[in-house]
Amino acid sequence: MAVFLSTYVNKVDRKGRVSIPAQFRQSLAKTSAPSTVYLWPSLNHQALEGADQDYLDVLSESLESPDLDADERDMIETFIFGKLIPVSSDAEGRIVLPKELAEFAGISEEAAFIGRRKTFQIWEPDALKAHEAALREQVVRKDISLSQIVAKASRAAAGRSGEGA
Amino acid sequence: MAVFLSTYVNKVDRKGRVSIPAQFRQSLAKTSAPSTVYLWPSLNHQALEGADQDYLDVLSESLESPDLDADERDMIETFIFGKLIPVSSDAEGRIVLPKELAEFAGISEEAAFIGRRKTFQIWEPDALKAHEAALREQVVRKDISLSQIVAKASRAAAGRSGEGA
DNA sequence: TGCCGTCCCATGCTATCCCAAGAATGCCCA
DNA sequence: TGGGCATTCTTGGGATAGCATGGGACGGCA
Repeated sequence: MAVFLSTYVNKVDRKGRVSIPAQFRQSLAKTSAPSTVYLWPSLNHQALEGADQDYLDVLSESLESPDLDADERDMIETFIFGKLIPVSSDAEGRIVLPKELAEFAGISEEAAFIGRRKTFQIWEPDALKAHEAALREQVVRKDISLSQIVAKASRAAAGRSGEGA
Repeated sequence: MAVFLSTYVNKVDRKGRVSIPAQFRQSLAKTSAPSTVYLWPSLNHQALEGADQDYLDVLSESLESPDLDADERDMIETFIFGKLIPVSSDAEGRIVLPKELAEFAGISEEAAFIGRRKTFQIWEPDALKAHEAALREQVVRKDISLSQIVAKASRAAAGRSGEGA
C-alpha cells in the first residue's frame, strides 16, 4: 500500500486537471493499480480524500465485518462508495478533478495535496491554512506533544500483548 | 461480480429510457450476463435496487443456508425475488425503467444512480439529496469518522482471527 | 388495425489522448 | 566551490473518441 507524505500545491488548469505530486506517483507505482487513485469527499472536512486501490480493498473488506452496525455500514456505502470516483492519471501523471468534488472542496485555481500516510487529502490552499491554524491552536490549548503520544501508544501496545500471552 | 461506485444523474426520456452510467456498464461487461441488470424496489427506501446476474446467484444460494430463519427467507423471497424485474439494455447501453418501479421511486425526469459496491440504487435526485442530508446529520451527531470505522473493523477482524487460532 | 415496445441512426457535448514547452531541480565537471 | 548541463516535473493547448440523449422506423401483440 502506498505511503503519502508532505504537502504539495499544484495548479488546476481550466480543464480541471492537476498533477499528482511526483512523490505520490512514485509511491503509487508500487501498488496494484498505479495509474488509478480514488477520490471522495471527506466526511469531516470541506476537503477531498484520496487513496490507492489497495487501501480501498482493505476498506471494502472491513465492511464485511459483522461487527459494524447497519447504520455505519449504510453510511459508509452511501458516503464513501457512493461518492467514490476512480480517476486515472494521464501519461503526464495528471488527474481530472471531478466537478462536484472540486466544488465540494472549493477548489478552483490551486489544489494542495497533503499526505496522511495511507491516504491523502486535497484542499483549497487557503482552507488548508485555516484548518492547520485551528488545529495548531488545539495543540497549544491541550498541551499535546509528540513524545507524549508515542509513549502513550507504546504503553497501550505493551498492555495488549501482555493480555494476549 | 461487478463493482459499482460513484453517483451519476442521467435523464429519463419520454419513453422511460435511461442510460446506464458508462462506468457501471464497464463493470457489468465482466459479468456472466453483461446486458442484463435486475431491478427491485428497495426494502428500506423509496428507491430502486439493482444488481447483476452474479450477485443474484449468490443471494439465491445464500437462501439455501440453514442458518436463515424462516421469516427472513420468506421476506427475501417475497420482496426481492417476488418483485425482481430483469431489464436488458439496448445497443446504446440504455434500459427502460419499468413503470411500476419508476412510480415507486417517484422517478420521472431524472434518475440518480448511486453505486453501493456490489449493488446500486436508483433514486429520484431530490429524494436522494434529502436522504443524504439525513444521513449526514447522523455522521455529525454520532461524530463518525472513516478512520474510526476502519480501525474498529480491523480490530474486530483481528479479534476473530485470534479466537480461531 | 392501432398501440406499444424495440431497434436503428443521428448529434452535441464531454472527457481522454497526444504533442509540446517552460521551469525547477539535481548532477557533473572544471 | 561555482557554473553549466541534463533530467524530471509541471503546465498548456489541440485533436480525437466515447458517451448521453433525442427522434424516427420497424415489428409484434392485442
